[in-house]
Amino acid sequence: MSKDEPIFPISVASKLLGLHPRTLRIYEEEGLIKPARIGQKRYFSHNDLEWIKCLRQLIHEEGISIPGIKKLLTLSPCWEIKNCPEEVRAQCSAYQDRTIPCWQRTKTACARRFQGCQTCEVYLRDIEKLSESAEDE
DNA sequence: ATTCTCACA
DNA sequence: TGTGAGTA
Repeated sequence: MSKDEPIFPISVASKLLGLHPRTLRIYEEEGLIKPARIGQKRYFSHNDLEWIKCLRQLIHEEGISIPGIKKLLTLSPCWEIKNCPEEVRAQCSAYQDRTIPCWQRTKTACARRFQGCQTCEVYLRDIEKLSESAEDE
């Protein structure tokens, strides 16, 4: 039972997260999440849920806007956040093609960003960089 | 029974 | 964000 297996339909995912299904769809539209698609239906993996929890924390407790989060993630690519060694970066499609932010990818090594919420700490740390160097949007 | 998209209170 | 309409 891999943490990446898309097994939760939007109904149970939204219930587990205490969010309106609409909210999840909006997050997807914004490109913050990439639930698997089987036909037209969305399926969320355990990792998706963890990542969404991170988003909720950023949005509510930290008051970061959706655009702000997108900017944050664009400014802090996952290989930097995770301090990926060169060997890993070399085979990471997101690193090879920097034009597409890694958070818009799922089928790469970057997907590991979704594993566990320790990443939240890193993002929270990056928020400080954001506030001092960038201006809001 | 469920989910999807779209439009709007 | 939440709801309802009309589908598939």
